[in-house]
Amino acid sequence: MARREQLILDTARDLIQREGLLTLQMSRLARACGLAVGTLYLHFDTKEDLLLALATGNAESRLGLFARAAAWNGPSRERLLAVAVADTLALEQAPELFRLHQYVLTEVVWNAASLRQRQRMLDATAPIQSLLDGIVARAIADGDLPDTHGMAARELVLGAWCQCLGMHTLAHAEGLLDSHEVRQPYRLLFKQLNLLLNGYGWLPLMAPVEDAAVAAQVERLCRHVFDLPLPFCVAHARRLAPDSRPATEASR
Amino acid sequence: MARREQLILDTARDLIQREGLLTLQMSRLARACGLAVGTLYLHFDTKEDLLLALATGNAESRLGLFARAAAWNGPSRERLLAVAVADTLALEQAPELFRLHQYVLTEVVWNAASLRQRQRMLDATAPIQSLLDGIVARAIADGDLPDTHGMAARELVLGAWCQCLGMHTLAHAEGLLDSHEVRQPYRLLFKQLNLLLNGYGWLPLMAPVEDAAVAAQVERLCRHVFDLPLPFCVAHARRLAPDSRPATEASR
DNA sequence: GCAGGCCGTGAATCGGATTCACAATCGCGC
DNA sequence: GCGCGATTGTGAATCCGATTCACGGCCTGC
Repeated sequence: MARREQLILDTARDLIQREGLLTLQMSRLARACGLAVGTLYLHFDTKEDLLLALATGNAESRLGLFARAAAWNGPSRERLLAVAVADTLALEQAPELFRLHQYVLTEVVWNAASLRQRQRMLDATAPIQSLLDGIVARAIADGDLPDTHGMAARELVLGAWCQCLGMHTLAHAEGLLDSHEVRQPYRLLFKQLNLLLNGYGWLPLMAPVEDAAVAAQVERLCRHVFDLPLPFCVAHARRLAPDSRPATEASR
Repeated sequence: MARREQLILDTARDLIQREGLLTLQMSRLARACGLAVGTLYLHFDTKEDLLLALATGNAESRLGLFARAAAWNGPSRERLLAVAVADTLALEQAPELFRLHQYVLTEVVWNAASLRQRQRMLDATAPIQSLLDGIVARAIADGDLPDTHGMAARELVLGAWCQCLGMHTLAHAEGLLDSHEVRQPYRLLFKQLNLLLNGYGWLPLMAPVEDAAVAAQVERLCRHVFDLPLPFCVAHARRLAPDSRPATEASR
C-alpha cells in the first residue's frame, strides 16, 4: 500500500538525518518502521532502489520551492537566482539529503538500482527543467537575454546547475575546501553565479560583483520570494548547518 | 614494501577499468595480484582506504598534465582553459577513474576512510591549487584580469572547478543528460567556461561564444599544449569514450 | 644449529543485504 | 458460520563479501 511505502521513506529519511547515510541498515529501518525486513523488499527491490526512491521523493518535494521561485514576479535574472536560492535553502534544511543525492548519482548506486526507479528519478527532474526553460524563454522575450550564444534554454541553465552541483559537492567533502582556504562556499557560489550570468549577458548585469551586494541580493530573494531569513550557510557558516549528530569516528 | 603497494594499486586500477567499480572485490583483487587477502590489509586498513589511495595516486599522476598546461607559454586565459582540457583528457583516458573520484568524495566513502589517507588526498590536490594560483597571479600581473571581484585566486578558480566537476558528474549519470536533451556535454562545458571567464572580465574576451570557435580553441590547446588530437568526447560523443566493458545488467 | 621475531597466508569470522518457507489474514462460495 | 485457496507479512536462514587472526615458513642474530 502506498501509505506504507511513504512510512518507510519517511522513516528512512529520519534515520539518515539522525544517524547518517553510512549506518542505514535494512534491518534497523524495518524495526523502526515496525515492519519485517521482508516487507521492505515488497516495496523496493534492493537497498539502492530504496535510496533512489528516497532521493526522488526528495526531489519532488523540493519542486514546490522551485516552483515558487519560478513563479515569483521579479526580473528574469533574479528568478533564475531564486531557483538557486531554493536549492540552497532545501539543502540547508537537510544536508544529509544532499549527500544522499550525490551518493545515488554515483555509478555504484545508480547502476545497481532498477530501471524503473531510475526512470522515476529522471521524470522527477523534468518539471524543474520546464520551470527553468520558462524562465529563460521569458528572459529572451523581455529582452533581458539578448544572445543565447547558440544554446538551447536547457543547455544555458546547465552552467548554473553545474556551478551549484559542483559547489555542493566540494562543500560536503569534509576538509576539502578548508584545505584550500575557502571559507564561505555558499556566498562564493552566488558570486560565481552572478559572474556567470554577467558572462551570458543576462540583464541587468551586476557590476561590480562584490560580497555585500551579493549577500544583500540573496537576502532580498529569501525574504521576498520565500519569506525566510538568509540561510545560515550563506550568512556565516563555512559549511552547511552545524552537524548535530554525534561525530562519526574519524578513522579506525 | 612500496613496490608491492604500487602493484596492488595498479592491479586495482586495471580491474576497475575492465570490470567496473561496482564489482571490485578484495578477494579477487588479491588473486589478481597473486597475493593473499590478508596481505592487502597490511597495506590498507579498509577497502575505502584502498579506493581513496587509488584516487589519490590518480590525482598525482594527473598533476603532470596539469603542470604541462600551467607551464605552457600562452595567454593567461588559455592557460587556465588548458588545465580544464587536461582534466578532460585525463578523464577520457580513464572514465572509470572519474567515477571512482566521485565515489570517494561521497560521505559514505570519505568518512569511512582513515584520516591519513584523507590527508594524503588533500595534500595531493594542493599542488594543483598552486598551479592555478600561479596562473591567476600572472594574469593579474599582465593586466589580463583587471578585477578579481574581491576574490582570492583560489576562490576565483573555484568557479571553473565547480563547472568542470558538475559537468563531469552529470555526464556520468547514465541517461540524465539525455533526458534533458543535452547532446554534447563537453563542448558545452568549454562554452560555459568561456562565458564564465568573460563574466570575470578575463581578457581577451571571447565574443561571440559559439560552437565552432570553442571547438577550434579546444583543439588548438590540445595540439599546442599536449600534442594530442581533440578528445573524442568534445569532438563527437554524447558522453565519454564508448563504454567497452560488458554492459552491467540494467536492473534485476 | 637454534630461538625469536617478522611476514604472508587463507580459512574462519562477522556483519549485513537478501531470500524464502511458513504463518497469518483475507475473500469468497457454500 | 465455515472451509479453502490466495494473498500478504514475517523473520530466521542464507549468502556474499569484507575483515581478522592463528598458523607456518623464513630470516636474523647468536
